[in-house]
Amino acid sequence: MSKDTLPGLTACNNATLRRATRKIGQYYDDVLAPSGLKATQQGLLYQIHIGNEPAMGAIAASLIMDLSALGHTLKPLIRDGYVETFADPADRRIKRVRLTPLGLAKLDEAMKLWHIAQQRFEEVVGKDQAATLRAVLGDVAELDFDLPPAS
Amino acid sequence: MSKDTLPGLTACNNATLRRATRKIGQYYDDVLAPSGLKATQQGLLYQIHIGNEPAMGAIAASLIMDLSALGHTLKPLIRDGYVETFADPADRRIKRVRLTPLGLAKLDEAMKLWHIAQQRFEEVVGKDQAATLRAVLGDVAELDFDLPPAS
DNA sequence: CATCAACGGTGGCATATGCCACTAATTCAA
DNA sequence: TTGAATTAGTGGCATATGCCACCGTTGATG
Repeated sequence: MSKDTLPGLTACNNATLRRATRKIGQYYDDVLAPSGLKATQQGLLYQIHIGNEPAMGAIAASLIMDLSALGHTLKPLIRDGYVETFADPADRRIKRVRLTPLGLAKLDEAMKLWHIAQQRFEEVVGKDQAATLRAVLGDVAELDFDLPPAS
Repeated sequence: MSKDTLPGLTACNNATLRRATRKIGQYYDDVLAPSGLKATQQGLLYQIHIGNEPAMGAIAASLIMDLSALGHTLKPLIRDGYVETFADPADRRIKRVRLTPLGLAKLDEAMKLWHIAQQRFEEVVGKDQAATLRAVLGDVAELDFDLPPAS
């Protein structure tokens, strides 16, 4: 096969996913920009909000995110006063997270913008298509890609 | 709606996409690890390879990636001797990129691992499902989400 | 109780990605 | 031809994300 006819990145599941994530991420970020939050931050605040003062590990697991990455991502939100943490009294290894009143207000503000982004996304992509996409991505995220058992 | 019954992040197209990207990215990264390349780097080397000494802007456009982000991402690959750049003689604003022989060899090595990752992915997800996913993501990445014309 | 393994997070380092201000090269218009 | 507008990249700064080494807390065990 000549170099000129090699397929683009469309064949790679991961590359296609990243490309789409950059595109959609920019779109959601743009719409959320007036709130001063990135889409990732809005999502994180939301995740904290719907949890019951969740532990860091629980948040990381929900988001399929590395625990230390979560710690890093949380720092600007703590610095800006949207989020606060406290040790679990029953197990001081565990650090729980909650929104501050300021954080809750900021989340409300961001959610209004999120609804706009989400609605326009559904219009452009199509409601069914979007639902299918979320369903497939949700499924894929739950799968187990572990290497074949070394046994 | 009580806080306890709020939907998870499954409703947000962007959050679902990011979650899946983290998961799949880790999987592809794991499989590619023996080559010393991240999946993003392998994808970038491949994109450079299939281009005809592409300009930075052309690569960035193909990958729907910010031009400066591409510049940053390229640095480790240049540092490690996989890639080199040169000014377009006809327009010295344009910087073109090509693989070094070392880079080509590394890409070959990585592609072998990529095939393994890709094949296992298709097995676990299902060939049709994977193809559908790529098709939908490809479509979505091409869409225009611009804000309604200010006119 | 003393010890040691397991758990939960932190900090440092590295890549991934984006925005903005700025520079150099080119193009275009007066 | 010369100065304005455009184009292509760079560098700095900030967030996003992951890995690894390390540390304090807990829990299990002799």
